[in-house]
Amino acid sequence: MRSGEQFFSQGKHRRTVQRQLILQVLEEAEGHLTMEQLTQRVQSISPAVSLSTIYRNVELLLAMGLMRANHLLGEGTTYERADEQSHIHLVCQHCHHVIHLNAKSLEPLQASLPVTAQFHVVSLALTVAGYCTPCWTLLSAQELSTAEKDS
Amino acid sequence: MRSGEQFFSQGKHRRTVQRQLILQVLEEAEGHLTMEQLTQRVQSISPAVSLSTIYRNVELLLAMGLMRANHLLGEGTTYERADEQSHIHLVCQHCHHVIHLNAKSLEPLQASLPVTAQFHVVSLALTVAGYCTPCWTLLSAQELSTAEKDS
DNA sequence: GTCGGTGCAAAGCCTTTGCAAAAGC
DNA sequence: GCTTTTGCAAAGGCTTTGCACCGAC
Repeated sequence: MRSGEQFFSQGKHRRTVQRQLILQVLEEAEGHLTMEQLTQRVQSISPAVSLSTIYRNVELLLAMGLMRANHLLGEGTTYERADEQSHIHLVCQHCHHVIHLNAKSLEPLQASLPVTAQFHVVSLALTVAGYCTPCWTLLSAQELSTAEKDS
Repeated sequence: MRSGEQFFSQGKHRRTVQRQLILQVLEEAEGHLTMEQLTQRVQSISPAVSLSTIYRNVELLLAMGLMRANHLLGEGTTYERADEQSHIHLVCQHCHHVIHLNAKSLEPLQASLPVTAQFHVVSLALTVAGYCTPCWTLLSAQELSTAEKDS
């Protein structure tokens, strides 16, 4: 993916090393980054980049649609490069592990969305809440005992 | 929906008026609430509820899975009652209007998820990014002109 | 009666803002 | 050269924490 050149070339905002660095860090990151992680990685490459610059540009890049903020279960706010591709996050409600999937499987869903006529769909983000197999096995026994009290 | 009675009756946490009030406010809210809105509504019913209590209980209820934090496009963190039902948010990238859909249409998708065997799925949350019809119409002309420069 | 929860107020920390210098165009 | 952006540091505001009292069980 191009690092936002086409956006910066529109004349609205200037291309700076700091902005490119943020996008680069996000693209190189496999998963989501917290603000702290993002800052850490940016400054490990270029220590002179100030916190305020990062905050300002995160806000800008979010507004430009070049990155996306997420709030997955059990975590604070995290950021990722928004490539306008659909994607799936599987989040375990117990151990909070996140599995990323590229979402070819969402394409048929996109076509079948009941609202397509009233809404121009750009991308889908599917968050699947549940339990990974280890946690699910672990929790089953506990849930049995609470179910008794509950009914 | 039950206001979490079954969770509080498990002995881990006590049922207090403040906690029930938070859940009640979230259930009565149609959409998502920011922390500020949540506080406002809780305190409009019971002004004596302190901010710190609300913060503490939001954290608790998130951990208990009784409510959920979201980070939709162009908005800060918002909260909603987590009912473990699948749902769809349609978010306009331009005007940031959010359309909620109840997600019967996600049920077939849930069954067909390629990972079901490795993951016990509880619920799906689909966020659809795009443009509502008015904004899409408005923006089409602008995008034409930028596409020329861009290619 | 015991233990957890609440309210208040103060402390803390993340985030934002102002301004002069630097960089992009 | 003009305008935007950055870095620094200070201001600001949202969140968290400590403690004594209150409430749930």
